[in-house]
Amino acid sequence: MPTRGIQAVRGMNDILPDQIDRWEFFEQSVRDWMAAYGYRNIRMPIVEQTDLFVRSIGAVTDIVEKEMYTFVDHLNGESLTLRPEGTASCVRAVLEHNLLYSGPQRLYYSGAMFRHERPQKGRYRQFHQVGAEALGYAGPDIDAELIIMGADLWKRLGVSGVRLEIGTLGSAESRSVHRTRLIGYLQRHLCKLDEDASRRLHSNPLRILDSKNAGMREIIEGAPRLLDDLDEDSLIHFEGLQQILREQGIDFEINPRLVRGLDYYNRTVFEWVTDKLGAQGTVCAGGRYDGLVEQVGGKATPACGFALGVERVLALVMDSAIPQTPPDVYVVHKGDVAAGFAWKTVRHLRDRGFQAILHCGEGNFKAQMRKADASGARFAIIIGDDEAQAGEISIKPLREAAEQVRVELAEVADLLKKA
RNA sequence: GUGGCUGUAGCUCAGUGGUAGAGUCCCGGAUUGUGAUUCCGGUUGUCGUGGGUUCGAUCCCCAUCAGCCACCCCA
Repeated sequence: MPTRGIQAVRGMNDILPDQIDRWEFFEQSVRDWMAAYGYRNIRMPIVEQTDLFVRSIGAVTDIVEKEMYTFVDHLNGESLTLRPEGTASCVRAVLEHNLLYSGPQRLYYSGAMFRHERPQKGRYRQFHQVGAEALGYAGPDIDAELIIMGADLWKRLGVSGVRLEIGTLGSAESRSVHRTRLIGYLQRHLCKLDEDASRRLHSNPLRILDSKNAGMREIIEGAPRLLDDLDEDSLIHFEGLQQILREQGIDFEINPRLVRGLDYYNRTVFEWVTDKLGAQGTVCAGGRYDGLVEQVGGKATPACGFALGVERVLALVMDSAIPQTPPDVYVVHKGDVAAGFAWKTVRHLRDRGFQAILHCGEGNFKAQMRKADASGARFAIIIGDDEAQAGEISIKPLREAAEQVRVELAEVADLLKKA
């Protein structure tokens, strides 16, 4: 890819016309899908005050520490950040406009997010997420609903091979107790920790238990278990979720090591994962965040949500699932009188709901027909001066073996509808 | 942020220390008004960028940028 001059910022991609059918199919599917569950769209700004993310995601997370696009607005000195995720903005907007005043809210958003990471398959610096947030719901039924929605989306998109993992982090209190116990345990075995583990001791101690290093096996096996520190209510909540999933025929595995990179999660966490995307296996992930609303400045409100990575999901959608949208006709013409009639023809057809491309620019009929073919149109409409003078057009099928016919303009729409 | 691989025509790629080629695409013609097939002809390029070695670098060296893959982390 030789490039000179200005190029796109690293990890930020153009989505070209050849890719757009895929995106639009996905976007339409998402709208239908969300509407089917009563989730309403909300659109937040792409930029927020930096503090919103620091407070909600957690000051010592990787996202906040080294991945945020943060800059100072030199016109007024404010520290602003390109959103690295949507939940914080969504909660902020809900509070700012008192949406919870009229009861619980089912909301969804979609759009670009930004994280300064090394680009890789399924991971970009500007990427897109669709997120759903259910605010004001305390029970496991809403957790189940959000999970069931995922299963439904895979069906709608014709995506297969995505599997569900669920887990629970317990209440914020029990999670914090466990974290302290775990760090204490690990510190007593500090000399046996590898470099990775020492680094993660305070930033992400739960992740240490996932280490592939065989030398740490012994320490990991002797570590305190999250399950032992879980509070009773969280266990009941988790059981309730599992029961609904089983009743509704949703397959899942319990992964006691499911860890969230964002601090605000508690109780239920879940992930939809695939092995078709290399190292970036997580396609959709979410969980409960009962403390976040209060943390951002609202009244204590239970909540649950998920976010899915659009680029990752799109990579799993098969070409055959994507509806094509070729134009109906491509109008070729030659001569001044014909050109005038060609303009009239395309307007006539567009007014009746057809997609019609008018050939513009030079070209003999041969060249124009090549364009007609390349456009993917089902029919070429051919207008020479003699057709134009007769008020007729010639219509030639390009995708099937059928004869070219010559008809009056008034008959074309009916003819196309029948074809 | 760390490591490995890669960067030659719009696209997919070959190639050589003496300033480059194939397929495809595109354009024209065979068919003075008819595509996709066939045949004929033609345009394609600061060989990613900057520097160094050399009489001479697309090739060797260094740096840099970008892409891919993995780590880290995450959607």
